[in-house]
Order: sequence, then structure tokens, then C-alpha cells
Amino acid sequence: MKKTVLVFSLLILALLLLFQFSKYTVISGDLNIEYIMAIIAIAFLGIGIFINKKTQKQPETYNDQINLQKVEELGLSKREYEVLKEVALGLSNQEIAEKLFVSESTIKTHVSNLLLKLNAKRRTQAIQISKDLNII
Amino acid sequence: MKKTVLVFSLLILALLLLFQFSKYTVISGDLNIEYIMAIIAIAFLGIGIFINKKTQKQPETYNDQINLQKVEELGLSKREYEVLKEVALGLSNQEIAEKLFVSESTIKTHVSNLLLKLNAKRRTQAIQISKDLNII
DNA sequence: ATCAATTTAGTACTTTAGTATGAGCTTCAA
DNA sequence: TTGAAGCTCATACTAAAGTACTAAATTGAT
Repeated sequence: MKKTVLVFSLLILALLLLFQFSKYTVISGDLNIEYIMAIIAIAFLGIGIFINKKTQKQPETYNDQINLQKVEELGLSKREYEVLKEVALGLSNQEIAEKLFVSESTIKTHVSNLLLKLNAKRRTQAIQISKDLNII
Repeated sequence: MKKTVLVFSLLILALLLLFQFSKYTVISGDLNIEYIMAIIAIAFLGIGIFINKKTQKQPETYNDQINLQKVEELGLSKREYEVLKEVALGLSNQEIAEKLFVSESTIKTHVSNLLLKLNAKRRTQAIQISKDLNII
């Protein structure tokens, strides 16, 4: 945000300076009007490209966005989904329990339910299925 | 390539048209020079952004090639690497054993060794680490 | 307010995973 | 040919994961 403001401020400044410059040169007759036009055109073409580059986000993950709709379709509850993500991180039930401040029993229950909903036999399979469905 | 030629042709055409237009308006005194400058600036700013968008390539998959060199660095044997891939598919030791026509003991040995080499505590963690290292 | 779903947690159990160790067999390079 | 490395397998463990219940507290919508 701050960068955007800065860039636009500089842009406006550049525009104003160009106005002054063009006015001066036209009046004094030093330069042909075509040259000024060309300079402005090229300069702003460059600025346009520059701005675009800067504001362009890294596309990285636009094709593997997490499909939250699928999560709902599967009937995964908020907590189950949360646990699933921890499982995929490679944590044990005990570690997940500590991370989420609940007992290991609770995590076991969640994992068990989540395996049913994902139609997986093991947590490793659940990870594989989840990746295929783009939900993690 | 064809598109690039087309875009640049249109650009040059636009530039020439602008020159003619500006010359006409300056001579006839219809418009203030500042307005013309502003129009040119904005127009070429837009063109710059447009060109940049069009020429931007999709980075797709240059970062997820399997890094076999890393496999060697880790000291993973051929068989261990094979087992690792099956583990990542979500198979149990028994299932992997059947798939590779060996006993479950053998798979357990391989998995145990592979966890050591990957510095993982569990197979799920091994999957996560392997994905990070781009070896699966 | 009430009902359904969610979250929590427990017990008791079975299954799977993982460790440690020893050992036979094969392969391949020094 | 000897030795290191890799693959195989076994036994005997311990640890972790997963199942099958039951049940209480919480939350959210009708």
C-alpha cells in the first residue's frame, strides 16, 4: 500500500515536470513537438511496464488454490480440517494435541472421523487424497 | 511472435496517429498542449501495462522437478527411494511388501533406514520433508 | 427454548509403525 | 578375493495409530 502511494506520487510529479518542460520548449521553440510527444510516449510506456511488473504477484499457487468448497462437500468440520492440516505437516497425534491444546484422545477422534470422511485407511493415505483434492 | 509483431505495428500506428492529431490540434488551437500530453501519457501508460501483461509468461512448473541429485546426497539407496515413493502414496508396510514382492520385515527395515536418512520421526514427516526437498 | 451438530474426552482394545539386533545372500570395486 | 554396501528376512520389542464405543459440554440455527 505504501509503495503504491509512493509510485503514484512520483508519477504525478513526473507528469507535472513534463508539462513544465514541454511548455518551456514549445514556447522557446527549441524542440519539435513530435519529439516531445515521442519522449512522453516512451517514458510512460516504460512506466506502465514498470508499474505492472511491480504490482504483478508471483503466480505460484493460482492453479493449486485450496478448494474449500470441497472441504464442505466432504462434510469435514472446522476442527477436523484443522487437524488434517497438522497431520499433513507430519505431526503425531500427541504433537497435534499439544499444539491445539486438547487431549490426544480428542485428536484420535478427529483423525478417525476425518479418515472416514476422506475414505482413507491411514493418515498417509488421507494426506495423498487431500493433496489430490487440493484441500491442503 | 506473431502477436508481438502485431502489437508493435499497432503501437507505431497509434503513435503516428497521435502525432498527426496533436499537430492538427496545436495548429488549429482547439486544445491546450497540456491535455494532449496527458492523453498521450495515460494512453501509453495503459499500453505499457497491456504489453507487459500479454508478454508475461506462465512460470508453471520449473520448481517441482524431481531432484534426484538430492536423493544421492541423502544417501538413499535405490530400494529405499522406491519404498519412500510408495509410503508417500499412502500405502501400509504390508501393502508395499506385496507390491514389491518382499516381506513386511524388509519394508520395515527400509522405512526405518529411510527415516534416519531423512531425519524424520514418522513416515508422515518423511513425506513432508521429501516434498520440501522435491524428491517425490 | 430446543434440537442437531460439533467439540471434547474417556476406556478398552486391535492394528500398524518403528527400533534394535543379528544374519544370510548378492554385487561390485579395489 | 576380500570387503563394503545393499537387499533380504527374522525375532522381539515398544510406541503410535486407529476403532468402537459412551458421554458431557458447547454452539448455532429454527
